[in-house]
Amino acid sequence: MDASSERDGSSIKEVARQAGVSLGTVSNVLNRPEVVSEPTRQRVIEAIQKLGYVRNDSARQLRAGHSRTIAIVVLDVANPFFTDVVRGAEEAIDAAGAVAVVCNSGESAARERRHLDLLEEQRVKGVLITPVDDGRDSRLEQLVRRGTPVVLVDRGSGQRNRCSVAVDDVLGGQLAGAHLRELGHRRVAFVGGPIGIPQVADRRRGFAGIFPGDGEELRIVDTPNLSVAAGRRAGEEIADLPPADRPTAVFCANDLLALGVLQEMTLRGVRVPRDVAIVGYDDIDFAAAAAVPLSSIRQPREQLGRTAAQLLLEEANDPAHHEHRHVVFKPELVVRESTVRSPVPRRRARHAAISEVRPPP
Amino acid sequence: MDASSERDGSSIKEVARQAGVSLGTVSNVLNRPEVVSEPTRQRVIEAIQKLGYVRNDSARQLRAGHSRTIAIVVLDVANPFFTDVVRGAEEAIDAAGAVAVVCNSGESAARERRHLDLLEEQRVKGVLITPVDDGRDSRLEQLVRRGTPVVLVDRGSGQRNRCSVAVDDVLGGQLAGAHLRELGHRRVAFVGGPIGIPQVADRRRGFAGIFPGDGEELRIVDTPNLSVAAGRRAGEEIADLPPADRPTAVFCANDLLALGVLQEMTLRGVRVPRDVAIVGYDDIDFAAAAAVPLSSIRQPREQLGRTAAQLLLEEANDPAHHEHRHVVFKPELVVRESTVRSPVPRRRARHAAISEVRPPP
DNA sequence: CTGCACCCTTGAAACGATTCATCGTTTCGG
DNA sequence: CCGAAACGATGAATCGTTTCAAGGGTGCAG
Repeated sequence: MDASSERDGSSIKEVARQAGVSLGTVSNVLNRPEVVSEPTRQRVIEAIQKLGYVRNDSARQLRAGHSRTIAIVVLDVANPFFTDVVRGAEEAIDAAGAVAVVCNSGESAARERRHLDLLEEQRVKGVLITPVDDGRDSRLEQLVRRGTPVVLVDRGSGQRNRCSVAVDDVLGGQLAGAHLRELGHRRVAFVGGPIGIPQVADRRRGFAGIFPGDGEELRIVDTPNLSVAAGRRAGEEIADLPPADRPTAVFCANDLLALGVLQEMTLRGVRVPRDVAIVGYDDIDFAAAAAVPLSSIRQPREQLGRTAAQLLLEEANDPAHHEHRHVVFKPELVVRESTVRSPVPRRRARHAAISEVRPPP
Repeated sequence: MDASSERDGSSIKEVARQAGVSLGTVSNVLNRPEVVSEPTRQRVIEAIQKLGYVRNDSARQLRAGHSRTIAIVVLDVANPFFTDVVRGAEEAIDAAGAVAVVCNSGESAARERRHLDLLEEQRVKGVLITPVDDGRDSRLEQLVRRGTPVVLVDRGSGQRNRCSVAVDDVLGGQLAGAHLRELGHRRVAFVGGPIGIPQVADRRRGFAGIFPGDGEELRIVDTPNLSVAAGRRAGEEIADLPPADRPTAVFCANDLLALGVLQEMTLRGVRVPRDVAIVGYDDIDFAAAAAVPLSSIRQPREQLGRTAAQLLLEEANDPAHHEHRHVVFKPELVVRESTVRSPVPRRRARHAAISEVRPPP
């Protein structure tokens, strides 16, 4: 309503004119208020408000050489695992006074590339990324070479030129396999894909390592991605097998797939866990709340994000003294009703299972 | 490995020198390749690759006056409702060749403000936002005044100076109320908050309008946010009531709350729906997969995002001819077992309920 | 051979904020 | 009262890109 607040931006120059001071002084008020005298500062501040001046970040960045935003590039925003990681990371980034933006690659290399291109053009302060491929990707390499701090999330890397924060996925697969084997399962399936995603490959490897013996059979059900829908399709495939060939247990590369498989089993009258046991991965909150609470491999999701962000900030704030580190967390098995029909009465069983949902202290 | 790809950015100037042409020519190769002759173009391209040149977006933006990214500001990245909206929006933004970044306000006005400040400084191409408050917020107003296209998502607005895309939340509340009333419930509760969030207020209003009569009682359980954890706390409060006073049905402002309430009920031996019926809101995918599949009010989540993005792009690409529009979708009731113990055998009931998860054609 | 298009290419002028050497005023100790 | 230091304010130079008027060739028509 104020006639003087123009539709489009006033520059620092106009503020200077309005306040009757020089360019440099306005800039000082903005960036080092302590060096300018009180009355002058007041006049400048008034002028800024009167004109509705908003700093042009492009110009500032051009001069400064880099931006203040940190990008978090995730495989899939719709996957609760990643949103929890994001929340952890945001917490740390926020605390450091920086700003986080989230980019979604949607498991598409092309989209990831477009985002990375733009992020590099924007000279972002740093990038937290779970890459679509193995992270040896030349695009990422280029970003690192230019000097942009990059931290790999949920992905170990032998790379010496960047930090990484990961969870031991091979161990996770082993935990799932050992659990099922101990329950007596000998004919099992692994559901997940594409195999190009390292997490998928590692979990499968760990799992497969547990079932090498005679009379044991491991069926691989490949999926085009890690969504509930893909899980349902995999579930169909498994449910359609003649019961004699059908695996008695399924290990899914993540909980979304597991939920999909579970839905399809229930739908087709295959009982879980009696006919088929299911183990998921990630232990997202919804896993415990499912129709049949899911056994799953828990990862420290928020901690993963927080740690990654801290490493990134450390590198960004003092590149000279920074030493790249590779943090690896250990996953843990959470047993619920999708693998073990609890021996205690159902009410109590429910109790125990559902209280699992509460975040660890 | 290439010694000439410097650690830090080479500018267009160095490319020009390397290729033996002028600044302007390099710029032309980048932006209007058709005006420069083939051999020259080749030389420039080679120089660019040799130097590993990456355009500096700040400088480009400074000149152009605005950026090419579109920001999506959501209330909560961890809420599947919003991630589905984001996916819809990204689809449209992607198709238009623009780039989307997601900012999470986490239901915090301060964080929203920080994001908006930075986005305005960055002169983004446009903003899709579900504001924390009523959207009449002066911060947003200022953004619009400056000429930045802004579309309100999941929020109607009487505002004439921007578009909005919303779902009729009052109607949604009414649908929930009518459903429960028809089932014979007379003592009911509304779970949600903070009441400052317009969606919460509208849903509650629609719901409350159905229970005004004698002998009817509406209890309001206020929550600090819309998470599963808050739902659990509300669930405790309700479960702890003496059965004679306890509402026989609960309507939650979103599905996360409903899942929390459901978990707490099960945990405390309150049977759903026999002792307490529950209706959620949003119909996120996980609602159908819950221990007791949730009745919910479905919103066209991806369509909401897609439509919002289209309106934004329309305005951004041709501000002169753009007329602001307010699109309002209608929600619909999805009935599942959390309100109606299905009369058909359980196996079949499950079947019907769970197939609800499939996306509408 | 001249004049005229036409095509490329050129270089200088923005864009807006920050920095920094410099300059003019005060202040204060001696 | 002098000189030096302290303090504030100044404005030109700079960041890297895009744009655009102007210039230099080349080929073609007259």
